[in-house]
Parts: sequence; structure tokens; C-alpha cells
Amino acid sequence: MGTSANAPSGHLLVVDDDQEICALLKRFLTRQGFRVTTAADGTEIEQILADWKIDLLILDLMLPGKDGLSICRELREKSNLPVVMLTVMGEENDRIKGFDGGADDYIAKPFNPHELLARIRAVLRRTRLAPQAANAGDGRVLRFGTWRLNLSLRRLQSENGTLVDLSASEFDLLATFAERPQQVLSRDQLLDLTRGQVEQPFDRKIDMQVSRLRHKIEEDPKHPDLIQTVRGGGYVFTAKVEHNEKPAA
Amino acid sequence: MGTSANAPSGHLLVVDDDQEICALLKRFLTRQGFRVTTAADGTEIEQILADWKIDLLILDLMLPGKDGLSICRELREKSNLPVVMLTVMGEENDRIKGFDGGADDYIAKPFNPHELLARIRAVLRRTRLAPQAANAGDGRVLRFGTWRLNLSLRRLQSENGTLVDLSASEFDLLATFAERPQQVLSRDQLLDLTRGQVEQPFDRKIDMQVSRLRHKIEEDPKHPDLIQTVRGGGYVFTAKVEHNEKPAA
DNA sequence: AAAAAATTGTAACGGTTTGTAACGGCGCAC
DNA sequence: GTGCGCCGTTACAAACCGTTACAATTTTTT
Repeated sequence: MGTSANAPSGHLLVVDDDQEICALLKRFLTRQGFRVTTAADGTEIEQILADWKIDLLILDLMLPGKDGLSICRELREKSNLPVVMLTVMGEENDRIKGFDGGADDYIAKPFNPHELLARIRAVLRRTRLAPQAANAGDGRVLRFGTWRLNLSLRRLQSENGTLVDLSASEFDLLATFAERPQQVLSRDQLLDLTRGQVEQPFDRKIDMQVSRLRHKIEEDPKHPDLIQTVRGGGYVFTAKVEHNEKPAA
Repeated sequence: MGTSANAPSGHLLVVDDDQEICALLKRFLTRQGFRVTTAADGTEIEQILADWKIDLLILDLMLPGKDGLSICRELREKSNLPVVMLTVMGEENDRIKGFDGGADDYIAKPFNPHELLARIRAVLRRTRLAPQAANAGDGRVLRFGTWRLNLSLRRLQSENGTLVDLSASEFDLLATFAERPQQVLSRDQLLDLTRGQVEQPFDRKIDMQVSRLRHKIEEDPKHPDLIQTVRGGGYVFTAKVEHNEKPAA
């Protein structure tokens, strides 16, 4: 199961093409009490910002495709999401560049993680006082565990944004569950809810779907965390499900 | 009664091949109110962890034989014991690295002991406050005898934290009892409470469940201590039950 | 449209949990 | 002590569930 912490401090998005840095930062910052999502390049940022309430963005200056500076500048057009920029040690003008895009702070690589931490906290402290503008984006999104289930686009994304390939009926089943957390659903109910069939004779199909789904979304399918069996009853989706509500600007 | 949970400071294990550092840390941290055990290399760690209830591990990155990083990683497989890593100042280490293994914090040598102290306290504070309650559930935990019954996660743990494998209905039965200590429950009541069945003809099933449950939780099932028989009446759960909001460990 | 791939359905095996019956022990009333 | 009824437990049967393997079906590709 996921050691997901309730976000006491905030939800950070780290964007860096260096997977190692991403992983290390994620681990470090998670242990410091943040919730951390990572992305390898700028293309996913919009999507992630649409689905999650991100408190602060940690952005590498050098990125494949669109560089961090432009991203930051574009972001600033529509929101004032706090940004801490990662730059490469060296040219002094990095400093200027970093702030040029509207970043709230910057730090040069290689950096001392504690210093980064201090800067993150400082920025959050400063910006939390001021109200935050809304990001664009809509679409019904359900969040549970480390997953995002986008009901409009009919796709499931893990925390770091990678898509999981669900078949149509797998998606339906998962959506059915996620819309009724903590509610025991019998096989008959599930059959009805997912495809309008009532009273089919052999219904082990549901078992199969559940089994297949578990293997795709449970960390340990042998000891399922999200979809649990109720002997003689059916299945329950046991996870806190958050509906993604965007505060209106 | 028994083990007072309010360990004033905690028991630390320092692992470093430099004897001088070990001695120094031991002296310093002991004076700060910690209990301190030291080890020169990784081979003894398992043994020590088995023998003592260690609250936090201070681990040198560079060790003869297996290095600290691997040790930390292996440790993480099976426990979430807080770890503070000692790294050597300079070059790559100034970046994270130490966190690769999942350490909770790190500090570069040579370090200021007071900084180490601060980091230890911070880690302990963090990990003690939010002890992985993580998952859903608000953490309703009932404690009785040497047991902890987690109603949210539906798990039963013995004192040392090992899980006992209860079937679903066994859990329900136990929970039913534990929520009504000192109250005699007839078989009919139990049948009703555990699964909403009323007036089933042959109900020796409850006897069976009780028997099976006793074998899992009673020290001597022949002379049950927790679930006692009331001849002609049913069963009683005779144990002081403490409601505990914070699941430990 | 044929072929290939993916999805879904069905059956069957194995493991676990629960239900039932039956035997034997034990307490209690007389 | 004896008899009766309650209880614990053993042994077995039934129900239930997860999964594998494969067949049927649908979708996609060529």
C-alpha cells in the first residue's frame, strides 16, 4: 500500500528531466512532510495542475523541449503559483534569468537539500498569506490513494502522471467503485451498474474483472488495499475519494 | 499499566566504523537524554534491532563491508525505522545521495553535534506524530490485554507488532466483543450484531467462531481469559478495553 | 475482408473460510 | 452417582473466492 501522508505542508510538483534528481527530491521532500508529484518535462504540467491542487512548483531551468524559463513565464500569465527554479551552478546570469521568468526563488545545482527545503518553506510562508489564483481546467476527476481517475477523459493516472492502460470495462468498474466508496456492492449490483445486465446466470465475470483491475491498480494484488472483498457480500472500495473541486477565481 | 509509552527521548543506535565518532556521539547524545547503543559495522544491526526497541538509527554512509546505503535500503523493505545518515562533506555528497536509500534526513561530516541533535529531534517529532496512519481510516484502535485491534484497517496486532491473521468474520466477532466489554452477549445477539441474521435455527456456528477466535488470541484456549463462557447465557468479553486514537508503530 | 491483437467470458482447480454434525467432557440438580 | 443439557472441539462438507488457462468475441490493423 502507499505510504501516502496526508499533506500537512503542501503538495509540490517537481519538474526535472533528470530522473535521479526527481526520485531523490521526491523521497527527501516526502520525508519532510510534503506531498510530492514529479514530471520529467513541461508537457505534463498543465495536466497535473488541472488535476491536483499544487502549492508550489520546483522547476528545472534546463528542460528538453520547452525550457523552464518559458514555462514559468507562461504560467505567470494565468496564475501566480509559487515557483522555485533549479539552475545550474555557474554563470552568474542564471540568477537574473531565474527571476526573469517570475520565479519566487532559485537555487543552484548541486544544492544542499536543506537549503532547498528552507527556500521552499520561505516561499510558501510568503505566498500563503496572499490568496492564490485559480488554474484553468475542469473535468470530473476523482482522486484516491496515489491515483487520479479522470472521468471525462476516461483515463487513470498515477501520481507521477503516467497513464495506466485500462480497458473500457475495467474503467467502468473502477469508476463505479470510486463513485461509491465505503459501500459494499454485490456482484449483481456491479453487473447492473457497469453494464445494465440484470440477473445474468454465471457471474464470475465480475470476479475476473476485479482480479484484473486489482493487478493494475493495487500495489500488492494479493492483499488489496483499494478494492476489498466482502465474503458473501461482494466488494467494497475502501479509499478516501476526493472530488477535485476547483476554487473559482 | 506496563510499558509507559512516553519514552522521554528514545533509544538511538549509532553505526559508524570510526570508534572515536561513536564514542563522541554516545557521550554527547547520552548527555542530551537519549539512550545510545553503538555498533562498528552493519553486521550487528539486525541483532541489535531484534533485541532492543530502537527509535532511530544514525548510520554512516561509508562502512566496511556493506555500506550504509544498502543497509538502509534493506531496512526499508521491512520497517520504517527512522534513519539519519552521516555522509562525508564534499562533491556529490553535498547533493542528496544519502536519501537514495530512503533515509529520513542526513548530515554531512564534519558536523556540528547540535545540528545533529536538531535533526534527530525533528525526525523523531515527525515520525512520532504521523506514524504511517497514512491510509484511509481515522485510526480507531482498541487496546486490550496485549492486543491492539485496529478497526479502520481491520487488523489485529500483538504487542510486538506482528499481525494476526483473522478471517473477516473472526474480526467482526472480535470487534463486536471488544466494543462491548463486560457485557454478556447471547448467541442470538452475536449473530445479529455480526451479520444481521436473526433467529437462525442451528446456531452452533457462533460457538465455532468463538472457538476458532480463542485459539488465535487466547494464551491458553482451554482457559480463556478474554472471551469467557456464560453457561446458558452466551459469552462475555472480560478485558479492560482502552480506546486509543493513535495507532502506534 | 482477412489477420492480428486485445478484450472479455467460461470453466476448472486449489485454497481458504464457514457451516454442520457428532462425539465427548463437564457442571449442575437431584 | 446419575442423568440431562450445555459447551468445546474434531472432522468433514459446503460455500466462496482468486486465479489460471483457454475459448469466444470484439476491435484494430493490414
